Amino acid sequence: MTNEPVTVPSNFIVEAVEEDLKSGRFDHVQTRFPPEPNGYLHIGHAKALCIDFGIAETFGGVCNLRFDDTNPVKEETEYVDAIKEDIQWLGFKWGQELYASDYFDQLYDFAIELIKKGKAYVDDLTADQIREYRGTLTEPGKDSPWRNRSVEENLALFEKMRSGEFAEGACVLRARIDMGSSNINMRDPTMYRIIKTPHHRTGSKWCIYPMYDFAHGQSDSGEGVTHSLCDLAYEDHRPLYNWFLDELGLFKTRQIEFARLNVTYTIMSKRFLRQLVTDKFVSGWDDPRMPTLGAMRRRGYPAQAVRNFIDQVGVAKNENLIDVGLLEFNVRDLLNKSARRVLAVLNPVKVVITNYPEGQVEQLEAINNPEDPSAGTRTLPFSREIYIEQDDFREVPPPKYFRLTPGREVRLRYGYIIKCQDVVKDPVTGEVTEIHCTYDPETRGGYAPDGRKVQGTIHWVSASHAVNAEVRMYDRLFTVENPKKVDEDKTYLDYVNPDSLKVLSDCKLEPSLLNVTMGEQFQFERKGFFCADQDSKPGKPVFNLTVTLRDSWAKIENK
RNA sequence: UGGGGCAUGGUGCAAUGGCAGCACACCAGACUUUGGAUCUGUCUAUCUUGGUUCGAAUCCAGGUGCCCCAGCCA
Repeated sequence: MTNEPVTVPSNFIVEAVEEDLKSGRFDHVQTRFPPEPNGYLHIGHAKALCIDFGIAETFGGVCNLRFDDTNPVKEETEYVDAIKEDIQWLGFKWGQELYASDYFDQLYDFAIELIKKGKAYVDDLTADQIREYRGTLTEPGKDSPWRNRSVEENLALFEKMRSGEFAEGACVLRARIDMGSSNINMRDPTMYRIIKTPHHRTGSKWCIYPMYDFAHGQSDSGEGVTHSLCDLAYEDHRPLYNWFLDELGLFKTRQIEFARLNVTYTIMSKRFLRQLVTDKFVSGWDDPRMPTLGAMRRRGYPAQAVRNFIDQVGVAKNENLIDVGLLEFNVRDLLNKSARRVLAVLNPVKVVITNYPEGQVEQLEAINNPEDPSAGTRTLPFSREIYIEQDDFREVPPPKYFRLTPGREVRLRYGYIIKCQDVVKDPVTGEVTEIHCTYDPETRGGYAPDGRKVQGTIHWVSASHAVNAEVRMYDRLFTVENPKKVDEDKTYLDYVNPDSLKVLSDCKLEPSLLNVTMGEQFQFERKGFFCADQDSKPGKPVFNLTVTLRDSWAKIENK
């Protein structure tokens, strides 16, 4: 069954939630997925998605979608729409669609509450000064000279911040905690800063915006989130998260952190992905080589394969670097069961069957999917001139080579057994331009009535019936497993794979592929899985390589 | 030299004081009209030192290594 759900294995988060239910800390479970709409979702987000939605589902709860839109400089509605599309593609259904900006009024009131409690103050220090006063990892910070302003003065100043009387950077609102804390996040963190860029949802209503730390916990709490699941990076922020909830006397959400996903030969950093796009290393966020969900969709990865992959990766707190081969395994595993088989020659060389009658065409029956008998059969035209793969002929065969070579027989899949008699070469380059073969008329369909063994079976396409197509072959985006870890004098850009895209523009496909619909998936026999790209035009399809088939010949040959 | 977190085969995840298991990868073989798929088999691991215990991957103590934190980003 293609869409049989994989049972989600237990993990430390599931256990913690079970414990919370058993102890009575919570009597139900609610989660949220909180992306910032400043870019596209990638495979790393798929892990967070599976955890956030998975925990909710496991315990009969709801997972909300909440956009963390507290910084108008970076955020756009375009990203909101794309994120929703990607989540839906993966098959997740959120409860409410919410925004941190929904809470701006309430957050403002919370800030005033803290000012009145003497727990927040307006600081006139510049950004540079704040950094200086913050101290270092090993030295404590020191108090700002503005730290002890009166409540009245702070209230008045904060109101002026809100009403736009100050320029960006003139001052900020800070929580009054402990400049000597060993946790830097507790050294009077910024709660509000002045930003005069319009917000994608609230426009120019506000010119002060809450920081992540002042918005996230209260947003979670306000919507009744019991378990706020996030990246390990926020572990150091948990004391602050709890501090705000405690000081404000709000419902106490529990934050639990897990290790983010890393995958070999790619990067997850939004900043770096954006650079690959702007510097034209790729054609866009949905370039099939990118680790974004949009790219995977375009490349033909089934959503279920992505989810199965995430389930197999597991959830823990160890830093990890997952072999991209595991993702590819899941893609093949699903596509193998569902994709229709077709014959397609990617790098064609012409074969003339010299003893086959000129002008004759036969229709040969071919199986659509050996893994799925209900997929039925189709018909393939066969004629005197065909194309085969350049790789399937060697004038001088290496050891263990089963394919076509002078004097040897090979089977044409669903066709005839042919024997190579002669080759025609380009007199200048010496390149083989045409291969002359004879066929055995007794072997129609590929069966030898005398029972003789033929080691190789190769795919082919009748020359006069072939559909011309463009096929885009993709390889890993980077040449090293972990582009984040590079030599001192280099950057990840030095490891971009220059051969990650090869466009084959003279491919020959069987006639059934003349009209395909975008996204339709096929197995090109012996080559890999491919899907029709959005760039396809009537009569001139374009295909993306989704993933190659396993290639044990390549292994033998490279030994 | 502050604080937080993490160490199990090549890569991940389990084992919750009692035979270190699963997946992927690898290797070998069977089968095969896809050198695909399928099937079978094999190899490889508890960071280190000490302690507690009949028994430790698990508990305790020390050591080592790696990751994160000094945004008016999230």
